[in-house]
Amino acid sequence: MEDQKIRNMEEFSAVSGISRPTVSKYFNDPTSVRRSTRDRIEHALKQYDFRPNLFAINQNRKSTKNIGIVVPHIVDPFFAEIVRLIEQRCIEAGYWAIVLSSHGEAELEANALDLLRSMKLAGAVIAPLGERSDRARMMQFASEIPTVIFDSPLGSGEAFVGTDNFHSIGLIVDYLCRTGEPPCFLEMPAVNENALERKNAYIGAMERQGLTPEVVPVAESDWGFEQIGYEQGLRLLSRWSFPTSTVLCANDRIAIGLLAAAYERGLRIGRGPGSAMRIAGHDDHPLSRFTCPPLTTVAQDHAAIADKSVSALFDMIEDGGPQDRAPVKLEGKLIMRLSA
Amino acid sequence: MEDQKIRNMEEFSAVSGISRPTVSKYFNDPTSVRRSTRDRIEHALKQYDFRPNLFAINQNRKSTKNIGIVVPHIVDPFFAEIVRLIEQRCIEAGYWAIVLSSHGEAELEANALDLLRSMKLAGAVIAPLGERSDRARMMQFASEIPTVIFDSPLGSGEAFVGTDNFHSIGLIVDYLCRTGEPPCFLEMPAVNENALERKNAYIGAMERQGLTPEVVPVAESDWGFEQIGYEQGLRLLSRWSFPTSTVLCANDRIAIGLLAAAYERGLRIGRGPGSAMRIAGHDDHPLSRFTCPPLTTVAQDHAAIADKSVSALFDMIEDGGPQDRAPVKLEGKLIMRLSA
DNA sequence: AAGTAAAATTGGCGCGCGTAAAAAATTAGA
DNA sequence: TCTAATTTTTTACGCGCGCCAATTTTACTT
Repeated sequence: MEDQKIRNMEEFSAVSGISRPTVSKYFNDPTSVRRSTRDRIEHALKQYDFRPNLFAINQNRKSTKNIGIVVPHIVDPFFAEIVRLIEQRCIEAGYWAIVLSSHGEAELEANALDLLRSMKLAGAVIAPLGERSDRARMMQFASEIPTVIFDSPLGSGEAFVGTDNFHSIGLIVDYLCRTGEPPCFLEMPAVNENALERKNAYIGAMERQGLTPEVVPVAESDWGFEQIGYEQGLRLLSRWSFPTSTVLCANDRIAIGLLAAAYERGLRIGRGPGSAMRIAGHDDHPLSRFTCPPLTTVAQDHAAIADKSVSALFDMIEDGGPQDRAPVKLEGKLIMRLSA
Repeated sequence: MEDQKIRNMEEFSAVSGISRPTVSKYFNDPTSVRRSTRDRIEHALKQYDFRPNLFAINQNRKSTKNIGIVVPHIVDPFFAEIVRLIEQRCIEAGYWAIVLSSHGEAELEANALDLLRSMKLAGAVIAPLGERSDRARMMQFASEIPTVIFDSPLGSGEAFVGTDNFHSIGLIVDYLCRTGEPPCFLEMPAVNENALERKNAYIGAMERQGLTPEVVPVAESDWGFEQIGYEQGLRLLSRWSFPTSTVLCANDRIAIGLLAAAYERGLRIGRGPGSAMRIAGHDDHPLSRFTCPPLTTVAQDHAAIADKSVSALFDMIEDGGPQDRAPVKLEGKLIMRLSA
């Protein structure tokens, strides 16, 4: 490694003995140059370790290689995992992913969109904040830049990838009815479309079986799901006012909170004979197999969501711009553990 | 909102009636222009919603406003939370944060460093992967760009912010000894300096009390901590070979796994009279208050880590480049819950 | 050996904006 | 009202690289 600093591609092309346009060509696609020149460049690269300036690259490219990713909460393991997978797919395809989190705030989401708009993106993958999202703004964004929405749909017409709540909730409702007392439904705050859809899916599934649905409503509207499940649990358990002893939670994080409350009240959870109640969730949160007892839930197929989102996006990019696509609804998988 | 598209600052300056250099000045600092011209610009901004191209900005600026953040695992809630806080501080200070995760792989960490090097960063905040990190490369990086290391130290001499493991482990060892049987120590995989330091801190704290330390070793070397704690727990509990009935885990994620194993074995955990064992952790993981029972642990002060890291970084940036600084070691806080 | 296709070079424009210097305009102070 | 200080405009260069057209070199055919 020489100590001489290479300041730009010009200088690098000088020391490598290859012309600048060819060097540029190499960095865009190493296989696009002849083997011998590629070797010479890579040999020089070992001596001088030069990297093209990212900003200059992206300023000039016709089609940039940047994918924007926006999620409501990067702190939520579900989104963290999906982002990780999407990022991976993008990198494999030679793209660079810019990850932005709304941190639950509509203003930050809007900022994120503005920021991305100023970056000449090749495309974007977005999980909307939900109710509080600036829908019009997001639709506008999606009309300018190839965009795939995931997790929670925006409205209709946009490219969407997500879990089929009617299917997945149906799965677990059926399972719970088959194996014991029919479940009541502890809903999640109405932060997005999923919240509403899962509730409706529950109601539909119960009615299909000729049973009366029992929804336990929540008043909160924030993303502190564990806390909400916990408080709700304590409140209801203190005077046992759950409609039934089987509780289906709208997601695993709610269920984790409820489990904590039940534990605190000394209730035995599970499907065994000596148990006081059954608790089930939805999502297959990374920690749901380590709860006490391990949580019965429906797994969202993280990898599939990431795969389908990215491939849908690449399709759009190749077809040259935004366009309508049929929504992709993935089927969840029942994960039977001990809590229900 | 007019439908006319503004393609660049030139066009925007035309429609706003302000010269381009002044508009440029405005975007760098809105307060740097006269009130009346600021109003005119902002008025035009409402009609045409133009944003300067991010790449062009950063290509030309003398000192860019970009901060790089690199963490071993964005999926780990601890890092996710810290990243969120650091990001927030940066944005408040008018900087933009680029977040990159190594996803546990040394190669990705090296890639991340290379990427950041090509971005003329103002500075970087990095939590190293640990043992597997390319130390030399990272030191090299830190010598070129103002860099603060957090969570796990690299070597010595670098600007570092982290928890004082000797203090925090001391706190909880003392507490556990004071309130019951002295703890054994379920170590974490030796992925970084923290792992070693916490073990040594435990040994030191025990010896200070004239007690013999009992370390339960782990063979694994990956980041799947819950799984490791769980498997280790099952293995040891199946023939009760924990040295004592009080187990201090090197971190909360290990403890969460151990709690799951103990639950599976039907053991009652807690400090109450009818309990079979006590389990404690370290970090105050976001879910540790929702475990069964809630986990006694030592809280790392997330906000303080973020604050100190960012302010140390800004100091370095203002002082013009990398330089040696005394490491900042923060004191943890004992969080007494029910598990120990 | 000549002929042809592929690859590399030369030379040069342009991206969108930062920034500097000098000139012009505006404001504030006396 | 005049001068000085502040702000804005004009003009122009440069950042580092993508990309293009024309030309020259290289590699492969027959």
